[in-house]
Amino acid sequence: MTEKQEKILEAALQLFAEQGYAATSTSKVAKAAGVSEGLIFRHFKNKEGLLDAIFDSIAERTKKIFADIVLTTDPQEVITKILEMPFKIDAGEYRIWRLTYAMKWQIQNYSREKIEPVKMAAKNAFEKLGYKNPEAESELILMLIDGAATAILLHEPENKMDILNSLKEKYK
Amino acid sequence: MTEKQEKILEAALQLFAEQGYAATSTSKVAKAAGVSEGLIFRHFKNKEGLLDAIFDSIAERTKKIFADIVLTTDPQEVITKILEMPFKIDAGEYRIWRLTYAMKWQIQNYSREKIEPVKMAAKNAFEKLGYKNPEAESELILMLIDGAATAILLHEPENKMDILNSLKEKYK
DNA sequence: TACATTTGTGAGTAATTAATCACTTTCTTA
DNA sequence: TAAGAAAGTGATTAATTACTCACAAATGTA
Repeated sequence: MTEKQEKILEAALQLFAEQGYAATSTSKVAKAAGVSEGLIFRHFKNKEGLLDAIFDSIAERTKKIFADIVLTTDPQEVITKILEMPFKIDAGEYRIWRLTYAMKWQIQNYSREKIEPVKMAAKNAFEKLGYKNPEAESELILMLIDGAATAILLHEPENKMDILNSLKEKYK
Repeated sequence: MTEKQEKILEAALQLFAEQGYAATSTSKVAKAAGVSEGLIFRHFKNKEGLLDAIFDSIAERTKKIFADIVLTTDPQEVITKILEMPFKIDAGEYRIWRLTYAMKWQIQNYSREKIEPVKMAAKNAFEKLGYKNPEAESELILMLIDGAATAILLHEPENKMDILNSLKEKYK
């Protein structure tokens, strides 16, 4: 990964996150990165390749977080870890998550399949804890963290920790 | 509202919702609607005017739903009505809501200010019901219905009513 | 009927788009 | 140090973009 490649990715992330993928031209990206437009295509083949490269950069970190949840044995701990996820997003990763959330509405099933193991872990945990409808509960908790992540990414509420506590309260 | 105006709006809604606003050209809209491209600009001034016209068409219905919640006196009923909202979205309105939710990530504070009265109603209700932190609780319930609406719009879960029941369970 | 307004068209516009390509510069490694 | 590979440029491309405008058809209204 050369220095200019990183600059392109950085500029693309910034612009895609703030103006949207379709509304951002490769020429804008090149200008913002301070490189020639041709270089984008040399390194990333086309505009979509640029988007893919951006998403690749968080795939691994996300996998690790998911793996930790899936490998947790204590059911109550599984629920807690799932609930805490959106509240632990690093501020430095806001842009890439905003982009991910925005792209959800364009690319079908983009993030859905990746979170499936987490859903199964939740279902399992709810079963062990004796919840009446573990399937519905697991679907619900995914909705919940999705809504929480959306709120955090769009308008960072000041009372994040109060909200997390109210949330945890509902699961014990 | 002429027949062709309606066809334009219908085609624009369809395309905007499915491919995104920025990725949809006015020429595509015109072709899909079976009219000349010039007519779009005659009626809606520009591309943004077309988007505004689409959103105007749900503004009134949304206002009514919000008004009903705000004017409800029984606090438990307020909570119930808020929770039920996303589950009562008419399937015929999916496209326009998908578009609204997608645009949230492009237009700042778009839907946020409109739902503010609902948040106040929720806060009030939680206060009356003796919740510890009504402010956080009202923020949380908004996250919740946002996450629920997102799930419903993106991948219509089959067990919607089970989920709603699990949800209601957490608020009594 | 006559005339004004609205509705509609289609050919045009300048600007921008994603992508290519011939070319030069820099880096790697034998 | 020679040469091949990789990185980088900038001019160029055909297609598409949002939008305009002169004009024609339809509609209203006296």
